[in-house]
Amino acid sequence: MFKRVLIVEDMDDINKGVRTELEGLGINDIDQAQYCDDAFLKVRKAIKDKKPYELLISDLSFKKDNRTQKYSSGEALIEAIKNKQPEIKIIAYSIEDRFQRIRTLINKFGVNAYVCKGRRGLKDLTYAINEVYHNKQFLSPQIANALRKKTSFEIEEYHIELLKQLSNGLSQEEIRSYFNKNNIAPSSLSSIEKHLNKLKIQFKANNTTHLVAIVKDLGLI
Amino acid sequence: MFKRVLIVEDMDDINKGVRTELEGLGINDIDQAQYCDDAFLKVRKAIKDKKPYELLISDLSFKKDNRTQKYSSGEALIEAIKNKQPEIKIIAYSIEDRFQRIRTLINKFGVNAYVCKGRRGLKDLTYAINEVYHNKQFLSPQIANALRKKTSFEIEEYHIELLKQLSNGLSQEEIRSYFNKNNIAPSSLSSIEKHLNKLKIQFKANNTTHLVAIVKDLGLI
DNA sequence: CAAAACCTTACGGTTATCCTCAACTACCAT
DNA sequence: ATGGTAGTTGAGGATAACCGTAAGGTTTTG
Repeated sequence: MFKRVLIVEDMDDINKGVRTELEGLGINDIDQAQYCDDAFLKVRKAIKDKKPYELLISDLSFKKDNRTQKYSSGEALIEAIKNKQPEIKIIAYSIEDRFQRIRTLINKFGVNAYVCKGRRGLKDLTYAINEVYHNKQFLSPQIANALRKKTSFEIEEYHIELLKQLSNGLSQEEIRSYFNKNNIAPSSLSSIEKHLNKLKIQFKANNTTHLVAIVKDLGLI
Repeated sequence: MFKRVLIVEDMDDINKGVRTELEGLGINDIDQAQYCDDAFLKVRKAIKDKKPYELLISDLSFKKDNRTQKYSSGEALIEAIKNKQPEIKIIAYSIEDRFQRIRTLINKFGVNAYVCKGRRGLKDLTYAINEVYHNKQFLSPQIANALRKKTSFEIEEYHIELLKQLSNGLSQEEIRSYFNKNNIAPSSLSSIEKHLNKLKIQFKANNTTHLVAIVKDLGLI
């Protein structure tokens, strides 16, 4: 079994829960970090001390606070660590349910497992650790299915941005000029309308207000 | 210090973290539940067995799954438990940051403490347990300030209903006919427009979409 | 009781959005 | 090159939302 593990997670309660669980598995050399930047420094130091981590368990989203961070998300951290120590095993452990992000996580960064937080998050995590230790991949069931079928509508950064600006009260015309100014393409009123329409169909929304209400409930924005 | 505590929290990792923390405080008689309905049954049984819980630590939001629940939120659970056992101490422990909901939680249900999950969630929780044990109230700092200044504007049932229907995707015309059918007055298009306008001014919203986004963030609907 | 204040309702003009059609571009495969 | 497909852009008319005004009603108040 793994001996040396780093847990990166901003919430201290989850951090403690995961640590306790790992200790129950007989893993005793555990380090923890609540900020991505701290985590990266620990990884670098561990390599320098010739005691590199074998496994990284990391959350994806981190609450921002007064400490400014170089790496503000799990993705950024994972990318940096993979560059520094390519052979390290990585388990993403997050509540994130945006397929697009998870897909890139696995394809681009070569993450070994993705575990959804939830009622049985710790159980899945335990299972994932075993699988990853035996060089297997693990995906929590609720996303494994969804990832297989490609039918899932690809919500891109563009759509998120569009929805965000709508929820900020901008009119379509204001969004057009905002996109223009920030070099976000496509920026024509017509295209914005069209993408908006796609989103409305996708989420079965009657109108823009309804759409924003729905995606807010889904936690997309 | 409290001896007998019930933790209600759907995510197993947090559940474990909180339990470990409480054990560190010397509390050993700890029960846990991942569903609100289970929690209520445990409370009832504890009373029957003449070993009632002294403290309830409960989350507010619970992921829905295949198990249908009578109590689907922390609020519903807390209300039911308070009716059953009025003297029990209650700490709400949640990521919830909607002031309106927290306000009703404290004023209506008499919750003893509200602790925000986060980087220092467990530390705040520990502190809250001590305060509550000494019959004091505790609110996590990030909400304590915000709660003090109260919103003067009287939001009535009518406005809530209006906002709800908007977030359900109804047009103003559809809302008019809905109000008509359900004997909600005033129901004319003109009045609906007017009240909507008031709300937009009150919440500094640019348009209806913006308004719904804002009140959803506030937890008003 | 009547003036004042407030609310509801109706109407018309303006603006924003919704919707369809059509032209244009980029990319891919035959 | 040719044709197919998909995405962007533009223009128009239809619909809904927005805004001010004014008439008629109810409640409050002197």
